[in-house]
Amino acid sequence: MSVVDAAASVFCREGYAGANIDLIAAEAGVSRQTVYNHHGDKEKLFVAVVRDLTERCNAGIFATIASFPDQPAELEADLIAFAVRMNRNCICNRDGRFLRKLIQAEGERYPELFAEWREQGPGRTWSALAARFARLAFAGHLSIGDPDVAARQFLALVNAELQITFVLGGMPTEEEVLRSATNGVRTFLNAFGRKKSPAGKQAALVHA
Amino acid sequence: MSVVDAAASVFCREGYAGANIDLIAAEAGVSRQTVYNHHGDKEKLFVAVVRDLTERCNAGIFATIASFPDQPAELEADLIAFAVRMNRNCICNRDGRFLRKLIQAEGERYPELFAEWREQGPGRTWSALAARFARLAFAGHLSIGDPDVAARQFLALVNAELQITFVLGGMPTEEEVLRSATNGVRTFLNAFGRKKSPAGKQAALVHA
DNA sequence: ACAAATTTAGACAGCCTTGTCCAATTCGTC
DNA sequence: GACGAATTGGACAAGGCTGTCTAAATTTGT
Repeated sequence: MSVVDAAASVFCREGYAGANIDLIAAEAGVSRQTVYNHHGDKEKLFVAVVRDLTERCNAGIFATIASFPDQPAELEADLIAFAVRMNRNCICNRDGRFLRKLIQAEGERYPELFAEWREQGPGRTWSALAARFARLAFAGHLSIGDPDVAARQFLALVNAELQITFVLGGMPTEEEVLRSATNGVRTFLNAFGRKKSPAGKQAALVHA
Repeated sequence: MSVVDAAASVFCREGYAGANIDLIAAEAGVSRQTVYNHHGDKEKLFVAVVRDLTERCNAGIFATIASFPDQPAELEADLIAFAVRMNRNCICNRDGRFLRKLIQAEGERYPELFAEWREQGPGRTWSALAARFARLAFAGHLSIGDPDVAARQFLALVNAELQITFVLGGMPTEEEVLRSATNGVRTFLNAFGRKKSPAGKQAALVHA
């Protein structure tokens, strides 16, 4: 494990103040001196960790958004699959959980560092996702008032059942991710979908 | 300011390891010795803080759920008002933000302490809220598959636009809370509401 | 195989924090 | 006003952590 990876792990587990360099060095399998040689001091190391996580998370998010279903064969199934990818590869994975925790714990202490993340991460994520939803609406697959609102609500819905796991820093199972995505997408389509068969208006939700 | 209140503030701002007793004592306007006299040591003080916050938050949440609109005159307006109360009095206020931050930062280090919170807080909250939604559905005001899923999705939707503020520990303005609640409730009712006038199927969302 | 660069272990000073002790002072109550 | 309880400020030891330094060992490039 690289030094930054070990540092990310320890900073997340112990908090900035509680993390000590000896532990990071041990976890990385190097000597303490090497940590100082590479990164100068604790604060610089922390900044390097956050930049690394931010970069990897953003890359993952945009790669996933690129797989958004523009010409959906099965809209519901495609959106569920997209939501699962988003959660699996961006929100619930190691980098996503670590970055979220570091932002929440230390965000107020490093405003400029996390402002940078906020602009390049969530800001652009929501825009990009909103554009995809607008395209679906334009093509007649959805009936959306404000694409930005729809994008935020989509993310909120497909994560609705995972919040309690996130708040404790846990990793939801594959099954929980799928269930939350399925229930979320069905509600999303009930609200924004073009009703194809007015008869089956309320599909039964996956059992909770 | 009482010692526990000052301690809550400092623990949240600096993290458990970064909080020092001198600062807490200064912020509370007492001497360090008094802090030790009252609470024994740092860990006991931390536990007292979390218990205090948990108790107050739960009380606020259940008081707010008691104001859920069972016989709604105007379903949309009543649900929006309820969502605003929930956010104002439970999620966004001082206690709510502090408790959330402490759980996220230190939850893994005190499993038993926060398991207690989880059972008595979110667990009971969701049950109680689901029961209220089930009652609305039974009375014919909503068309709901699984009340538990609906309750979680309701909370997710009315908070959808506040996530970014929460993640940075900020306090959303009254206007942001209202807008998020309005957009969330409208989408919720589009998905779960009994369509009264099939013509006006899509109410325009508040501008984002 | 050799030279340069990197890594390592350990010691070290300086600083901060926790928790205790104690004498002096203030406060609440009768 | 007087007495007991609580609070205060300060000193203190013990321990932990950061960041530096050095000499030896190891790796790397050629």
